[in-house]
Parts: sequence; structure tokens; C-alpha cells
Amino acid sequence: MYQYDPHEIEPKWQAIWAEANLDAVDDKSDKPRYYALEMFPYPSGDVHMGHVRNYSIGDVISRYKRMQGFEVLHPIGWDAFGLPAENAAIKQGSTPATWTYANIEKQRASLKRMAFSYDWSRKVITSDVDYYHWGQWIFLKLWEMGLVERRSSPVNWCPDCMTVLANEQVVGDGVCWRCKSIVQRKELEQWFLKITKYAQELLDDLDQLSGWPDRVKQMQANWVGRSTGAEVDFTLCDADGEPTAEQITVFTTRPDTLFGCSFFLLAPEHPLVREFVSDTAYEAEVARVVELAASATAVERSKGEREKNGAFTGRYVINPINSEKVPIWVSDYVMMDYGTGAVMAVPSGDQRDFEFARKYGLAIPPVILATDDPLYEQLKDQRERIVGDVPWLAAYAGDGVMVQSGSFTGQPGGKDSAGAQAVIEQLEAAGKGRPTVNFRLRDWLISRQRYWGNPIPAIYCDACGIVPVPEADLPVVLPMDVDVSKGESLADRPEFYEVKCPQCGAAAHRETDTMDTFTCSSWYYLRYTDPHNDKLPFERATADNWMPVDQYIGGIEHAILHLLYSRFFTKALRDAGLLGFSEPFKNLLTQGMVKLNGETMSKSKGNVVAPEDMIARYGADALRAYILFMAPPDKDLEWSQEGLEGMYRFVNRIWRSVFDLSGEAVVDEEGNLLSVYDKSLGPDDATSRGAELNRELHRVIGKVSSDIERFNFNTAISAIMELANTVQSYIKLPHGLRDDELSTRAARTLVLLLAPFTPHVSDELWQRVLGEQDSVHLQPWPSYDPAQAIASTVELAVQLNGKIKARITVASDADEEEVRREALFAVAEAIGERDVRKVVVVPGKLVSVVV
RNA sequence: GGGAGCGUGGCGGAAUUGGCAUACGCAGUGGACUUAAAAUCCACCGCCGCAAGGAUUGUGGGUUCGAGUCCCACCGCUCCUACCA
Repeated sequence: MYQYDPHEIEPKWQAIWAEANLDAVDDKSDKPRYYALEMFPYPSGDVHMGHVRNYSIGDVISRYKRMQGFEVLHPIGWDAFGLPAENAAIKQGSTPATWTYANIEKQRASLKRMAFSYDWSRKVITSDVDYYHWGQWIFLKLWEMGLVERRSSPVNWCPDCMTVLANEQVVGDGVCWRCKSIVQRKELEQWFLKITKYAQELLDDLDQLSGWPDRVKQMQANWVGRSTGAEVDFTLCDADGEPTAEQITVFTTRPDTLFGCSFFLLAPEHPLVREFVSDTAYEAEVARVVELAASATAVERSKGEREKNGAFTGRYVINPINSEKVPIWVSDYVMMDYGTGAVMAVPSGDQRDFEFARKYGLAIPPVILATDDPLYEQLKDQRERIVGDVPWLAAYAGDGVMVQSGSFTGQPGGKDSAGAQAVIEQLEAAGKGRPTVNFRLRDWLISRQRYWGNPIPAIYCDACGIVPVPEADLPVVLPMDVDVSKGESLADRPEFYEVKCPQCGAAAHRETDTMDTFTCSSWYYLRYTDPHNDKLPFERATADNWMPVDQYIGGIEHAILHLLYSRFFTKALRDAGLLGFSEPFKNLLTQGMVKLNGETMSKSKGNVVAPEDMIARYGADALRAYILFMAPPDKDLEWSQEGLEGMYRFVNRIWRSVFDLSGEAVVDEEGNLLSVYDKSLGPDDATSRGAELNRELHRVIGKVSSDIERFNFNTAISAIMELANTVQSYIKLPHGLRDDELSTRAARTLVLLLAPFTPHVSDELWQRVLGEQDSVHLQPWPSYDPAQAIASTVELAVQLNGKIKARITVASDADEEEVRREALFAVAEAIGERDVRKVVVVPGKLVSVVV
């Protein structure tokens, strides 16, 4: 025998598999289909441990499904556009394309070295023109459908990235998701995708996603943020306090509190603010508050508690429910981009309004009272307002009874309460309000003022306005040689932006903004199904055939951004008639992070364990198995070098055991015998150890199968280790005492079960040692007989009043009566004179006796 | 402020529907082999106790013949989200 040497066998088998095209996918296969997908990498440098974990999970699933007889689509590609490439290019004086494609080559080599079973002919790179061409095509399709809009809006601007950001890309305390700079608010004209049209469906369809973690669904639901309530129209008064024909509408989730509205608020950015105060005595103070809001947001945002600032505008509105005149204030805690940018303030029912009222001395009349409130007895029948200020320390936002609320007094109040309903009905009858649903979700801002992205296919013509690039003129090719390191951008390339208007032929100007990279990653999973199509992004029949993805695997950090956008794209493309389904990812597995000493590995912290180094020491097989063994896939994993060494030892042990089982004595390099036979063992030991091994084989096949199905790779591997331990005990038998059929079956089973985890050593043992002709990876997954997995006798614990007092051994098919008798006999002494009140027999587990 | 999740040996973790807590591995201890070391093999290895035995899954209660698992309260940690009206 020769020594296990991963560096010899791993490259060898990779070459053989590539030659045999083992991982190619057959579109025409009549096998059942399975689509396993891992989130494609961003080519930011070398492959890291997070990738190794992500792709090892996907690879085990893919290989397992293939052995189970599925035709498995298991593709890979690169999410190649984006800002890091520009930043790196600036640093290195290179171009984003050079940097990106060099990294892709590096990563590709690493992924191949890990033996992930991708069909490489389906590789998709988003910065390749034959991919982004179809991204532009889809953009035009969405435009046709009315889902694209260019409009002016307050947007998030990252001063370091020099570009706008989507709402989803502003994270934490208002910082850029990528560079962590503080994001500024700017009013700019930008391109939007109208994802809000799908808000309700994006929410509703979460119910279909039974294969998604609840956590992710919850996060998406929160992000879409549906709240039910009403719009209420307040009549605006002119500068003299007289009612006008104009109205200002607010959104509220608590119409039942409308009688408690003692002031009215506008967001600082609200267009009416300037109009109200210009050339009035209020102008200076209001301007101060508006400026404070604009400049202080960044600083204030990082503090948890924010001081509320406001100023009176000098104007009033009329409350439609009681015709009361209330003052309009401007305040920085009102957001322009949620609801209508105007708020009816009810300080007794909303903590923010409460604090604001206290600060500025505004009235806080109680309108909803809990029945145990001291005020309740006094006010329960009170229609007119007699209490103008509550004695409370905080607002009361819970359920209660409406008081001081005219004819509504006495009705139940609270969110979605009967009282709220009644108020809405009265407002509606008066034409002053209506029930409404409000979403937190904003439209998706997709334009970026950056070079390295997919060009937006639009042209500005002085005569025709904004004109889409005709489909026949696609693709709009991104010049690859723009030198961002010298500050160059698309706006410096006349040959790019100087065009003729497609409609009137006049000189026009091409859009030089590019699309958010998340547009590229919102449909790549569809392209994999039909990667070489040069007529369409994908053929509908082909996509429908493979989709939806059976198992998607990736990091939790994409729980909102990428997954929400992809769901939106799928629904929009469905409505365009391009797809026949509504949800792209049937099952989702969010894998945990790989950490070192409790911290995320990162280059800046200098605590990165490089996969390449680990492969160089222990080989890809040990690394793959280790990273799956150390923790369940969805939990964070603490890196341990000793753990990896342990896995390497395990692979070595398998290697020796299979040699021994196949009849070859195991020797080391110097010819010393490593096989240790126990010469004291006789035929009886051979029988009992043989029976045990047979039982274990059946049990472990069943266990590993169900564990892989449930993604419990860690316990699947520990079950294989248990089998290996049983084998270890069996091969203590000298060869003459062994059962050849059993030995061979054990060896084959070990290798087959390990094939998805450790593909190289498995094929080496399968073909070279066990002498099989075809690759282990083309074998059917082993089957088992549950009946043979059970021992003939079983040990039961006997509990007396909940404490284990004895153990009995009975035949595993013994009937309950017999077990009961045995158990009572075993604890007879402990029972003594006491009466047996109850006996519970749990077959195969224990007997519980109560006295 | 709102939402979600998690607490089990020295460590990573296991216990699938309520049924013998600590599987499997790491680390550790002892032994065999060796001139020696490494590798390998064998054995031990949660806590208190010399032992018999006892207590034990963050803490306290509850349901149950039986609770790591279910229910209530509390403590601690993590993640998401946030002036969302």
C-alpha cells in the first residue's frame, strides 16, 4: 500500500473528472431535476473561508442529489461589476476590468482546487457583454411595463463613493453599506425601479416560502413594512387663519385618537414649509430648524435618543373630526419620505408627540384611556374636552376606551379597533378621509454615478425627452479601458455619450449613469438555465423547466437586499410573460460566518486563514469535511486548526481501514506493519463484531441520508465516524476470521457515504483500491434495510418515580406485557411494600414505574 | 422603542415527535509500540464525593409517569430594524 497523499491524488482526480466532463449538465435528461445554487462570489480577491463553507454545503447537496438519481444543475459565476473594482483600480493605477478578470481567474483556480462540481461551461460573469446585454434588455422590458421611472427625489448620497445609494444600501446609523461613510441626503433626479408596485405581493408570497428561515421572512416582512390606517384630510387655513380650499393629508394608524390632535407637523423638507413662512416673523426660527435637521441628521443618527426640534410656522389647519383649529409646526422627527410628510400629532397617544408637546408647551389632552387609569372614572362619559393636559410621564399607546371624543366617546380605542373603524367611516362619509395601507418599502433607486457597471440604455434628446435605446441597438457596450485611476469616467468619453436620438435623429446625449450591481444579481440564476442564448436572456421553457431553485445557499447578509430584489425581478418578469412562476428560490439556507477567536475574519484585522494554505497542508478533502463538521451550517463557525488536523487524521484512518478491509495489510513508508490485529479474538468475536458491523452499516446509511436531507452535515459526518469506529473494531480481526462479503460491503459503503464530502479520496479508494470501473460519483446512493439496523436485544432503563433504578435487556420484539413483567421484577426490591400505581412502557426506550 | 433568535462539559457541538443528557470531534491523562520522537493502537476523560451515592442543560416556578425539549417570569448574550406617525 502507499501513503495517503492528498497532493498527489487531488490534482490527479480533478484532471480525470475534467477530462470525462463528469459535472456537465444534460438539459435533455429525463431524470428528475434538481437546481442547487450558491450565491455567486464577488471577485474581490482570493477565495476566503466563507466561500469554502458556502460552496462546500452546496457541493455536498449537489453530489448527494446526483447520486440519488437527479439531474443536478449546479452552476457558478461572478458578480463582477461594482465599486470595489474601481477603488482597487484607482489604488493600483489599473482598470477595473483588469483587476476584476485577474481576480476571477484566481478564484476560479481555487474553486477548481476545492473540486466543487460545477458545470463550468455555464459560467456567467456579469461584466461580460453577453450577460449585461440582457440586463439592459430586461431594463427596457421593465420600462415598457411602466416599472422604470426617472424622477427627482431626496436620495441617499455617499460622498466617498460619489454616488447615490438605494435605501437598502444605507445601513446601521445611516452609513454606506460598502464604505461606511455617513450618507447625506440630496435632492436629485434619478432612475427608479417601481418595486413598491409589488409590495403587497412581496409580503403575501412569503407565506409560500415554507423552505425559508422564519428569520429571513420576518426581516423581509419588516422591510416591506405594511401598516393599515387611514388618510385624513386637514383643511389648510390662510395666513389670517381663515379656511382655504386647500387640504393637507396625513397618514395615521390611529384614527381613533383624532380628537387628541393638538398640533400638526410637517417634515423640514416639506415644500409647503417654505411657502408658509417666507417673509413672516416665523421664517428665521423655522429656517434654523430646517437647517439643523439637514446638517445634524448624521451626528444625531448615531445617538440613540434624538432631541426633537421644532418651530411654529404661523399657520393652522382644521381637524375634520371636530373642526378644531390646530397649529402647524415643523419638526425634524417627521420624515418626508414616509406617509405624506405630514403628521397629525396626538401627544397623549404617541411618545414622540408627547416629548415634543412637553418641550414646546403644547396641550396633551387624553383621548384613549385604559380602564384602570385614574382618569377613567372621571372621563368615561365625557364628550367635550375638559381635561387639556394629562398628568402622565409618557404617552399611552395601548388599547383603551375613547374619551373626550364627541359622539365616539365610550367606544373601544386602539390600533385597528372598532373606534378607529367608526372614525374612518364618518370621515369617509364626509369626504375627509379613507382607509389606507401604507408601506415602508421605497422604490428602488438603481442609477449610480459610476463607471464600472451596466450602462443604463437611455438617451436624452432635447426634442424627444428621455428615449429608451431601441432593442436592436443593444447592447450599449461599456468601454473596458476607462482609466478611473486618472479620474476618468463615462462622461469623459464623447464616443460613448454622443449619439443620435433614436426617434428624431438629432444629436443627443447617452445616459452615463450605470445600474446598481444588484440589478445584475437579480436574475443571474435564470441565465444559468440558458447561459448561451444570444436571442433572449433565457428561453422561457428552459427557465421554467429548471426553476425555481430547489436549494439556494448564501449568507444572511443578503436577507433583505439581494433576495428581495430577486423576488421582485421574478414577479416582474412573470408579468412580462417571460416566466411561469412567482418565486425564484424554493428553499433557502443561510449559512453562518467563519470566525477566528470570535471575530469575523477580515484582511483589515489581519486574522484571515487562507483556504489555499490549508489545502497545501491538509488537502481539499479534509478542509471540505472539516468545515461541514465543526458546526451546523446556519450557525457561526469558530475556526480551529486542531479540528482540521483531526479531520485530516480521520481521512487517513478511512484510507487505512479501506485498505485493510480490502485485504491488504497496512504498512507505513518503511514497511512497518500498521494493521494491528488482536490475536486473542476468536470465531465468536468474529460473529458478534460482524453482526454489529452489519447493523451499523444499515443504521448509518439511513442516518447519513436523512441528515444530508436536513442539512445536518455535522451529524452526518459524525455518523460516518461512528461507522469508521465500528470498522476499526472489526479490522482487529485477523483476515482469516473476517467475512469477505461484509468487509467489501463495509469498504464500499464507507467510500460511497464519504463521496459527497471528500470526493478525491473517495474516488481513489473506489477505483484504485476497490477496483471499480466507474467513478464513485456516478454510483447510486447506497440503500439500507431499516429492519437490519435494529439489534436483536435492547437495553431499557427502568424508572421508579422518575429516577432510573435498573436496566433490563429484552428482545427488541418483546411485547409490552413481557417488558412490564421484566421491569417490575428488576425493581421489585426497590418497590418493596408500596403499591404500583402506573407503568408506562416506551418501546425501545424505557419503562416508567410509579408507586 | 419594535422584531427575531440563542443560553448544554475545558472547547466545537449531539439529543429528529417530551423518553437512558453530554453522541462525534478537539484538547487532556495513562498505557502499548519505539533507543527516542512523531505517527499509530488500546484505555480513561462533565461536576461534587475515597466510596456508596448525589446534584446537574442560564435562574426561579409550572404542566407531565417523565422536561435540554412545552408553558410563565426573570437574568444574560447575539442579530435585524428604527424618530415609520
